[in-house]
Amino acid sequence: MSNAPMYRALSDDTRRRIVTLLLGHNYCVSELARVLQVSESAVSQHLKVLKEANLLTGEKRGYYMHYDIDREKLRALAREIGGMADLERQACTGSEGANCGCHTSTEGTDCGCRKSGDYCSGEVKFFCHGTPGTEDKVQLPMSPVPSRKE
Amino acid sequence: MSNAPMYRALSDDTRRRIVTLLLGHNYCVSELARVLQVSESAVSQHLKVLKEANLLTGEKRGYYMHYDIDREKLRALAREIGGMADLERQACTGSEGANCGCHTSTEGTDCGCRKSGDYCSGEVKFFCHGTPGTEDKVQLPMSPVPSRKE
DNA sequence: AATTTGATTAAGTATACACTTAATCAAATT
DNA sequence: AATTTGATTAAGTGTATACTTAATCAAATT
Repeated sequence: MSNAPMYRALSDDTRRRIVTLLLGHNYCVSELARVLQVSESAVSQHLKVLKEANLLTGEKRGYYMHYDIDREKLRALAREIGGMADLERQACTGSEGANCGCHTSTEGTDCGCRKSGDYCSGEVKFFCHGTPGTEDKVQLPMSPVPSRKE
Repeated sequence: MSNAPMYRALSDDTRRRIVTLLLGHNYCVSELARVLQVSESAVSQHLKVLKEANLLTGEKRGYYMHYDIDREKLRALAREIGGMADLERQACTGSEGANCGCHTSTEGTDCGCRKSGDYCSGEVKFFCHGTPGTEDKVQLPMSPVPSRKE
């Protein structure tokens, strides 16, 4: 399970408006179209994106569609982002070797790795990275880092 | 203040990886490029997007740039999304008139507006919207709804 | 001062995306 | 059964985006 489609879904202003509107009231597609000043077709396509992100379910009732935003999915995303903010800075493990001058901008100390005098001085040609092949093992809070590309 | 640029910034997989990586360690651009398997230029451009979303600050130290993710901005976004999830369903105020058949999919009741028999039956030609010009006054938790378009 | 080098910007490209109008679908009405 | 109608899909368009390589910038080294 990845939240990537949800990030995408919420990256568009119009879709965020749709989400907000649907949280407050029921709206049929044409009503949303009128409020948002776009075509019904455009609304339909936005709703599709929201559905694919599992943020929205739809059900036909009589003439109209009734949509329902999954608030729990929104909360899950909020938690993921909050978890991201709480991700701890990782101390160098030692596998970085003598080349790591891993100090944060605030703490002003090194992490046990050798550093030569000042921050990233001439001697320190590499800094703050693991040995090749290890540094991308950093874990995301929930969704794992995918292979590549959007 | 709007968080729109932050939604955009986080909508890309590679950028979310960059954020995660920078939260754990310092990385110079070329190191990020190696880890992410893209050009340094591409990384630089991603960093620019993150900066424009105020998620990232950069400072040159000696040879290298040191980047810093603003965790508080991430938390602010998490709160906004959480607040969105908590947005309460708005009862019709009456201004919707007789045309509103505003019932949620779960509660199964109307909201005081006239409804004729069943949900959205033939008589109810419009449903769940305010009178023209009022229904888009629904408020977002933090960021106000912009004029239009992404 | 000239050179090196990490980072950014410029220019170009292929794809993704947010729309449009027109056509299609399907449930409800007549 | 034919029609109406709200919603979706098809097809097309212009813009945004995520990359590339090449050129430029600026700090640090020589």
